Amino acid sequence: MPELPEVETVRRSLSPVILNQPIKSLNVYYERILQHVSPAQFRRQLTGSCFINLTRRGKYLIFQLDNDLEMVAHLRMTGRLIYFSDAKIELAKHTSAVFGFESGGELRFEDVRKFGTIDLVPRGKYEQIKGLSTLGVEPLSQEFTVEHLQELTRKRSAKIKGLLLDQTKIAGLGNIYADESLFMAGIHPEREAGSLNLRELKKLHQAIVEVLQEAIVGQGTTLRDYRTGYGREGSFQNKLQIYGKKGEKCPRCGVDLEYKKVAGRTSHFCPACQRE
DNA sequence: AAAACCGCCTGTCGGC
DNA sequence: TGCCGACAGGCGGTTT
Repeated sequence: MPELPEVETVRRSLSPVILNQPIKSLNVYYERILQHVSPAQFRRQLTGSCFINLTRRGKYLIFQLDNDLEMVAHLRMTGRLIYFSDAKIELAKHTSAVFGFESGGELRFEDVRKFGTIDLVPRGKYEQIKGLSTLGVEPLSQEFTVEHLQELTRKRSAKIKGLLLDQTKIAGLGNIYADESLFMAGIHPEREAGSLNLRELKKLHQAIVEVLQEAIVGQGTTLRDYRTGYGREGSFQNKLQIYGKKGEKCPRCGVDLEYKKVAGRTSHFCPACQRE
C-alpha cells in the first residue's frame, strides 16, 4: 500500500517527465475519483495548463499548476500514477483518469479498488481536503525530533501502533512501516503510548526515520499493487523484517513471529524482541 | 475527546 | 471445480 516512501518515490520518478508539459487532453473514466470538482470543470481547468511543481505531504501528492490551482492526489490502497511515453499502450482495466500531454505521453491514474482521490483547489487552500489540512509532522523533516515524539505520546493511553497510524500525529506511516519501525525499536504494538520511556522513544524515533529513508532508497515496497511512476516495482519488500512474515522466525532471535489485530490493523511482531 | 466501527471497492485465498 | 465468506487497509463519517 502506498505509504510515505512509495508516494515519495512516485513524486521523484514522475517529476522529470511530467513537469512543464502542456496538458492536451483529459479523460476521467471513474468520475467518483474527483472529490470537489465536476469532470467538466476539472477538464476545463487543466486542459492547456502545465504542472510546474510536484510536492508531497504525508501520503498526498500536490501537483502545482501554472494557473494558481493545485491538483491533490491520494493513492489510498491500490492507486498508481504511471507515466507512459507511448499513449498507444492499451489502458489497464481499472484506469480512473488519463492526462494526455502535447508531447504524446500520458499520465495514468490506475486504481483497482477505486479508493484513490483527486482534488482541485486554489494554491495552498486545503480546507476542504480534511486529511491534508490536519496532517501531523513530516517524519523526515527537521521538526520531527525525539522531543516532538515525546510530546505526541505524553499521557496518551492509546496503543503505540494506533498512534503511529494516526496521520494527524505523524504524516505518512501506514501498516507496513509502523510494524517495521516498532520491530526495529523492540517495542510491542500494544504498548500504551504514554508508557514509553525516553530510551524507547529515542529508539522508535531513530527506527521511523531509518526505515522510511531506507525504503525510499529501495523505491518502496511492492507486495502487489504499488508501482513507481515508471510502472516498475520497488525493492524494499526484500528488506522487510516483520511485515507479512507470519509463520516465519524472527530474523533477530529465531522465535516464531506472531500477529494480531491492533487498532483495527493486522500487526506483526516478535513476542520475544517486543515485550508487552 | 478519543476510540471503535462501517462504508467504500475489487481481487485473492482458504474451506467445503 | 465452483461458490462463499473473510480479508487486505487508508480515510471520512458516524456512533459509542
